[in-house]
Amino acid sequence: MTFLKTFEERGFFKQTTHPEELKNRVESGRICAYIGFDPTADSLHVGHLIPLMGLAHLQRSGQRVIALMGGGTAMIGDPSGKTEMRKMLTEQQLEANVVKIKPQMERFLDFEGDSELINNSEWLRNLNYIDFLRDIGRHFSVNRMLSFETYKARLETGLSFLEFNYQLLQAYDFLELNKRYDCVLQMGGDDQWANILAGVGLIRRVHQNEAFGWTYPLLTTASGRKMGKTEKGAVWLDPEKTSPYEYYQYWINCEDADVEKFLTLFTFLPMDEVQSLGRLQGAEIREAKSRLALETASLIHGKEEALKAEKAAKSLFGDGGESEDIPSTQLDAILLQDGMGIFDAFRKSGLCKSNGEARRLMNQGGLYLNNEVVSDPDYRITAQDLLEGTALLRAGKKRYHRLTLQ
RNA sequence: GGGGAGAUACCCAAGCGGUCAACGGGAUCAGACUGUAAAUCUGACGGCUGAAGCCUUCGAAGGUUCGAAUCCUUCUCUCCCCA
Repeated sequence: MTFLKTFEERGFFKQTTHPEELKNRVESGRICAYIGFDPTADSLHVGHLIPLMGLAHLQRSGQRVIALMGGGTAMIGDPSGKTEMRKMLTEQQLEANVVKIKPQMERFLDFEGDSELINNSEWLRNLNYIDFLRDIGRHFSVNRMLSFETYKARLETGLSFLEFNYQLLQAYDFLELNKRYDCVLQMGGDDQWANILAGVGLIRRVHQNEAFGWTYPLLTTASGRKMGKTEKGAVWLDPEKTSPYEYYQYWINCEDADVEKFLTLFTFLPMDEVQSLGRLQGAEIREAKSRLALETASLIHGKEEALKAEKAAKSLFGDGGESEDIPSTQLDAILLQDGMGIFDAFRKSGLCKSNGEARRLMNQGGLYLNNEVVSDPDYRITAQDLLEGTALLRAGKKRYHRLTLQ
């Protein structure tokens, strides 16, 4: 089965430049394709999963893939679809980010063969301005660039010349990859459409080569929220930033209407299995959700961590039972000798940001110790509250934290 | 370079000398309903507090006043129009 079929079947498709020619090209032999990732943070997040899965499907179907780290482009910052300029990152930060992101990529892609992980700073950093303008800049029409939808918001609020150049650099990346690796396909989220088109056009003008662009849909949840956001912010792939437990929770808490779509896009489960999970109704949908959570967590954190997260979830939300794997904080036994204020405990655990917030939680009846509502603001946790060495704090219905003795 | 508009809490956005910790909306949190779902309803939503109260906040620094987010001065930044 070609990856085109897979993409179509699994929803990795929003638009493409010239579908017929691409199909012919794919059928006539192996191709090389790439996606760029700007290292704007020290970890990838859930928003990067679709492109990662896309590349992975491509590689599994036998194509050569290139994951391009935008060490050079991230110095500029892509204004596409953004309402304001990002804060500038130093070269050192970007380098450090690349180092941390690399192993995350390796969970999806195999760079042992001829597939590559490259950094575009390799060719962007030493560009000569005048040469670049004369060789590349002359192929770009400002009129046309301004007409793109992606800049619309920025034309209202302001777009610096720096950012306006981003598209040229991304187009130049594609040109360079085309030249070096005969890379003929660039993919990306649909917000990248204009940038991708620019690259395709540039390759045609400069080398008279045919190149293709392909975009993935930009996901929102069924009720319209942004994918990959929680109250705490982005859901990261780095376990230090988003623990496997939280990661698992993110997926198991998805909306009913999203389960099948998420299984399709974010797991490698065969489609017939996805569909049978998708047929579940009512409370049974939870089975599909737990499968989704287990699969996605396994991909990022490994099977073992995923199973731990599942076990923790079962012990908290299922038939009780104990688990070591609930997020926890260790306490010095001395702290409990005179008892620890209940609000302090909630603050230390990170469940509440301030005493006021903890008090509010209590007033609203959402503050629990060992699954009992606590309503006394002066309550002090002592050793007697520890059951087998742990006290279970709970804020609201589903935020848990354990206190354990050191 | 010239002219104009603006900067308010997580975001948007009122307020334009006292009744302002600051209308309203969104986000968020809690409760009810459920299935760790969505939708809906109710409540909360700067910090310290049982509360009264106190403290910090309306771009920054000064000033006027019994009293300022609101008036004045200087500064910083943003946007728009013209060159």
